[in-house]
Amino acid sequence: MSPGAQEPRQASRRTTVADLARAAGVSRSTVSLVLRNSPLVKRETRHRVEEAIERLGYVYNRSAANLRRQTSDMVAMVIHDLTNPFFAELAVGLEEALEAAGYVTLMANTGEDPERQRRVMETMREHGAAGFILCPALGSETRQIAAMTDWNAPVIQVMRWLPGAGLGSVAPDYALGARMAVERLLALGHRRIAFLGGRMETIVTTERVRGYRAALDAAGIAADPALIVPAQVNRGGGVEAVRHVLALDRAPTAALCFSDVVAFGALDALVAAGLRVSRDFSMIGFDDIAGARYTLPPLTTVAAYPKELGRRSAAALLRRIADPSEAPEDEILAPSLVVRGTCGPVPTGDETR
Amino acid sequence: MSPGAQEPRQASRRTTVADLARAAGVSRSTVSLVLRNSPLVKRETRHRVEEAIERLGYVYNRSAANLRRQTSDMVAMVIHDLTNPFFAELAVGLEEALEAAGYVTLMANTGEDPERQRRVMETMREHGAAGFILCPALGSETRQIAAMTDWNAPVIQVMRWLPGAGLGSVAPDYALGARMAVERLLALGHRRIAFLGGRMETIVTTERVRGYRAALDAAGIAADPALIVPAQVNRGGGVEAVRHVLALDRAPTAALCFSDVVAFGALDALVAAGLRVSRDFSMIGFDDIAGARYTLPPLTTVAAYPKELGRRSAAALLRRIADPSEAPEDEILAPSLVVRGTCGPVPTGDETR
DNA sequence: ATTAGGAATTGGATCGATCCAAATGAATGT
DNA sequence: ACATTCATTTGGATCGATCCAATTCCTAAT
Repeated sequence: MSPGAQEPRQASRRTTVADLARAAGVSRSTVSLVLRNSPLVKRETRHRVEEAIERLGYVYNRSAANLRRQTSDMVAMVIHDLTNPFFAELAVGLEEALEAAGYVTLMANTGEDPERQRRVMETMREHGAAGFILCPALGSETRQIAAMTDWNAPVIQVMRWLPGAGLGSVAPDYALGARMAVERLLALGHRRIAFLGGRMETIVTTERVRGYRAALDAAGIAADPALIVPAQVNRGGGVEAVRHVLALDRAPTAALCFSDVVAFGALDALVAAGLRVSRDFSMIGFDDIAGARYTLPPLTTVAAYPKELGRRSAAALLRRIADPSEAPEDEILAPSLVVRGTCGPVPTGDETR
Repeated sequence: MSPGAQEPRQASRRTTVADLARAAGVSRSTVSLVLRNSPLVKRETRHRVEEAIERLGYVYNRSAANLRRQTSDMVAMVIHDLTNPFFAELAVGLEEALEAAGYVTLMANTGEDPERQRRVMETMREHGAAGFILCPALGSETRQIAAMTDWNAPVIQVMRWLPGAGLGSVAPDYALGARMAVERLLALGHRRIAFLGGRMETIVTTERVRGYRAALDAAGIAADPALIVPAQVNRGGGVEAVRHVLALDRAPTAALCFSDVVAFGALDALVAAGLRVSRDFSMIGFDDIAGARYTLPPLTTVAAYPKELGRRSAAALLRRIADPSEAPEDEILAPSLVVRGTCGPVPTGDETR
């Protein structure tokens, strides 16, 4: 408020329970009971108060109520990259579930910056967030995140997690998803199968690679380290990774990509190299984001159901808020393989090369 | 807190300024001054208090402070579809700018549901949001949104706006963007140019169509209503719209799409129809989302800079919060045409058909 | 008419931090 | 020694709603 400025509308302070009490001819306590829908108030008194609320244009002050009641109806959602369509879906599912439960969502995007992450979480703590949904930024220190256990507010990690932080988590079974995908490729006769994209310093990548390896092991195939090609988690990374493996002495005939977005780039690069997807080279993505069904041919991929993940993590958090004595759990969701058009039998003459 | 549950850690209440005061041997007032970095406190006293803060693990209570100071450091962001990559970018730019200014972001996704929108905005009001960033859901009632003018908190509409709501807005100049795109197509010799996708009940569509028409008008070409083909704002809509116009007696040779996502589908449909993009048919998108540079060929499109829009709307809102007497403004950002590979000269023999 | 018992209502203290006017302390000048 | 000035510090009231124990109001029973 600048000193000279005139408030055009209402110079007066906001309407409070005291004003309502005066207007309805009851005490503040009674007004408060009405606001909280207590059955103790007589029907007629309730009506008088409600009429006053309407007439004075009263707005309930949740902060004041929360202060007195020593509660909070705010949940913090700290995500490292909301522009990733997968996380956007997750955020929407999360917010929806929280809203339905009567909570509001404090949101922050950290952009993979641990320092910013620390700062926003601290701020949200000062705001009295009842709980935290965290998708930790790369390079988060386990010690620092683990310290949140005595913040007196539960924390659920989604998608990514810090091993040994002692907090709960909700995530898809990455290893299982990767394994399912590779098994499908094996069943089609492929023997030289690449893993494209991802960063080995993230647990999401190592888990997917673990599943990839497990499937090969089970089939009695030795994983060729040259076929595991980390790359940026975007379209460009897919392009590069495909170029790289196609230049190999013994090029693969199929690939599991770290994510759908990587697969998009990988498909582009295959086409650019003159290969026919599914006939000459099989490809499987991961995530099943909205665009996956629109590639040419439509992308076979591992669905991870981001919206459902959001809902589950909300549910897990609310459980912990309701009963803080409950021990943190790691919830692991089974993914499923969505078969579309990017996989075919191994090209003839290729099985043996 | 369930009745039987034992608090394992600290059964005691949280640390307050009073505790700090006792521990540091000063008054609550002095502690408060330290917390707010007042220059009034003697260096040595400040150190004593800071030491107590550290030792007792004190956490500042922003809600209590805001209550007393009659201020708020929360801003509400109400968006109709966060899973749209364009809005996700916008949200990130917004949150980033708000965080930098010391605000936290209350987020809600309405999923195009005006009733949910009304509900969440009411809740955020009760939380004392200092201002609102609103991307109104389809079917929002102007009257209801306009009523927010006496909520005592500024509102900025982004991307979409309700004409005559009397609130501020920040949006790209859709008409100009469309006009620029069509002018480019005209310069390449195209005369039959379609507008594909969008919903005529949204202002975003009508504005883009307005620009499309203006460009044709200026070139002395009568807009053919048959070439304006509304369709769903997703990939499928693009597919349908292209199929529709290709079946026309006198098919167009070029098209401006409502959005990049629609253009993605449109490109798919062109390829499926055996047409070569740019040689046989020219295509321009709108938005310049991340995927636009990765189509084959890369999509020529109108860039609307969502992140910048987010930043600008944050700035506009903060200005209004700082000085509520300032009149609401409509900020219109100039878009720019990003020329990539989907446009070429009109196919020979086609100029005259 | 009186009273027990439940229904309905209430005043004052409280949550945690800040405001404000007033008090204290230290340092300077005469 | 005393007044004056400036630098620090402080107690009590306050923001808006809720808790709690206590009170008042009813109604039905004796």
